[in-house]
Amino acid sequence: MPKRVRSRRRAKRAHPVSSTLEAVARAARVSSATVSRFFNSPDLLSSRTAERVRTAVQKIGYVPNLVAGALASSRSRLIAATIPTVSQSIFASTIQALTDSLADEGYSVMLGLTGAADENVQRQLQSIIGRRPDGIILTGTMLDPASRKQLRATGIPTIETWDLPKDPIDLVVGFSHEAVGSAIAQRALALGRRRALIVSATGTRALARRDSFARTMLAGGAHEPVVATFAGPTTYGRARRAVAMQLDDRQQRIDLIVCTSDWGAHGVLDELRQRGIGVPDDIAVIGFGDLEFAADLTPSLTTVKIDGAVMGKHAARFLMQRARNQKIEQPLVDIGFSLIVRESG
Amino acid sequence: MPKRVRSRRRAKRAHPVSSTLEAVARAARVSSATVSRFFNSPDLLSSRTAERVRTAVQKIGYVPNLVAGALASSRSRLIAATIPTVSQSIFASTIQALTDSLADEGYSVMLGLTGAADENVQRQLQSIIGRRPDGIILTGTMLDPASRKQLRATGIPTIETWDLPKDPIDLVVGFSHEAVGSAIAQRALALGRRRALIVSATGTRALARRDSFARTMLAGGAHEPVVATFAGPTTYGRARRAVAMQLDDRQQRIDLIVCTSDWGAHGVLDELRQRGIGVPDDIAVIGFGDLEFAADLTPSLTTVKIDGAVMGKHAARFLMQRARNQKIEQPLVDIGFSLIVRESG
DNA sequence: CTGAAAGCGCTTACAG
DNA sequence: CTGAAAGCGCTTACAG
Repeated sequence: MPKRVRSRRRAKRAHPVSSTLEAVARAARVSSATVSRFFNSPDLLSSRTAERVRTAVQKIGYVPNLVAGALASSRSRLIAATIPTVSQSIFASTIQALTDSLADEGYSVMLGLTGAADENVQRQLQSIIGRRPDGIILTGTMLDPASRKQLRATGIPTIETWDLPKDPIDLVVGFSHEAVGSAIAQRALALGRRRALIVSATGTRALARRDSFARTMLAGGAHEPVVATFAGPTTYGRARRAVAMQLDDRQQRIDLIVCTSDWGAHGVLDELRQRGIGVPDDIAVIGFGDLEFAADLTPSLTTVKIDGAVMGKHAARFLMQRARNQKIEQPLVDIGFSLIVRESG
Repeated sequence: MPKRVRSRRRAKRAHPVSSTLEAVARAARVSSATVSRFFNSPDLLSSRTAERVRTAVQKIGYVPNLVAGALASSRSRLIAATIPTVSQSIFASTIQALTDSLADEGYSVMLGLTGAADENVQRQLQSIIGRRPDGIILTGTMLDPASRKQLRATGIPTIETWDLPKDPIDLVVGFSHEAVGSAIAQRALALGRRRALIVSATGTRALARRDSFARTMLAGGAHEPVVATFAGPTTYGRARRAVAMQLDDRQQRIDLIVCTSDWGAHGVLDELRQRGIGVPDDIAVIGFGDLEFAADLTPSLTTVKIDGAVMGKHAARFLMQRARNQKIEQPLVDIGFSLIVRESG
């Protein structure tokens, strides 16, 4: 009679267990260590052994449990990325490039949507840290000092993107919004425009561009720009209505409209056209983002191009360097931007 | 002299270990089971004990390791969602709603970008299953039969969205693209339009709408629609150029342009305006999506509204029901759609 | 209400 | 090149 082993009953899995390393090992008549090596360091195995394992894996349809692997190895192969929103997001290309680059290395990306309101940053941060990701990508920067401190304390590689914070948490891949604002103003001044309206969202970075634009205009001898600011992203409709209101309201002439997004600029162009206002003759229009449609608009849109994909790739590279314990010489990358001059301004 | 305990050296963690349950337990002078209960079933604890644990957690700054928790409990609190792309994505609202709903329940969403090419579905599926998520959200459906089979075999709750597959993998939240195509055609016929151009992407669902539209038009006595199809999403620029080519090419008159996305319809409107073609008098235009700008265009855009957020919420509900082992009476939800009639058609 | 302890499915330092 | 076994940090059935 076989010895009765006391075996604890555990709750049934919510879903059927796919098989384990152990099962594959039995089928291949090797140890589970060998099966593990088959997946993680295949060149340690003789080709005969590898072949046997491969066969067993295939027969069983085994898919390694990365959760267990992460716990055992302290490497989750998970990257957490936070973006404000997925809709109409100028950050999409960064996430896309990041995801693509990392997929090749076996990493997955977990997306955290921070939303407009920053109320639940703290909770969200907990749920990110709780997953013990191998890296954290922030869009913009995390402003709450307590959160910054906690992040730094975890030691998880953290990359702030789309900005150049003065006191970085860790790594940075971004560009200067101040420089963008001032570049736009310089273009405006070169065109001889002195009466600007700037249509801006209230995000930190949009405001940085707005203020720098205004400063440079003033310094260049232009009038103080009129400002139309509203909460939330600069959408086609919001910008269009904001401009309509301004044009209805004001007696003062305007010869330039700067928008904190191409979507907004698009709405502005349509509003101006409907009012029979010539672009750029009466009013020049400059956007931000160089989105897909910018070149195809009538008139084509002068705007600022940000290479979001390049940011994503730099971020992925940083992460891989950290994963390999390589020293990072230059922990801050400024990818710059380019002013794309087209018909509208 | 203390007994020398043989302790195995393990590789150093890539990043500093945040503290463990055990450390909190020591600080609070309770067992680690109690600390675990503090987080997972707080009402099992006396308020005195809970208070002591709370203090210790705070002092230490402890954040539970969800990876270890997932392994021990077989519940990852992770939901995997796949979408073709994050840029210009009509699916964004679904993901947003899904993420928001699930965050409240402590779930995180892992995003898989499938891209246009379906080459690496298999690899992607492995990396999803490997994480042992508590649910999988597919945008559209997974076409590869082997993948469908594997998915079903895992027993992980799987939700196909944005479509109504005939032979679902598991759960479904979507609507009928055939019905959309035919509803658009009915509107066109009611307007007396008989010579349609349809600008379509090559995605499965866009094609389903396109074909159903064509069928209904024919059945209604209209001419066979002219078709302009191109790979990739229907962007402003692509649709605009496609229409420009058609209008240059053809002698035959067209009195309606149907677009598989509002972005495309937007491009079409601009192209028609530039050519001095009246909308809807000369040519009516109908889009798809009812995106943010549709109502604000000039003329405002007639289009089909899909409530992506409702889909996301249904999906979240399904997932929670499965998590609680509740029976799901109706595993397929058709959320329908609405034709929004505005000026353009 | 609380604790001791087995077990989740892997990885990897050690030893051969 | 391969295996035995400790350990990753939790959860939870059992026993009180």
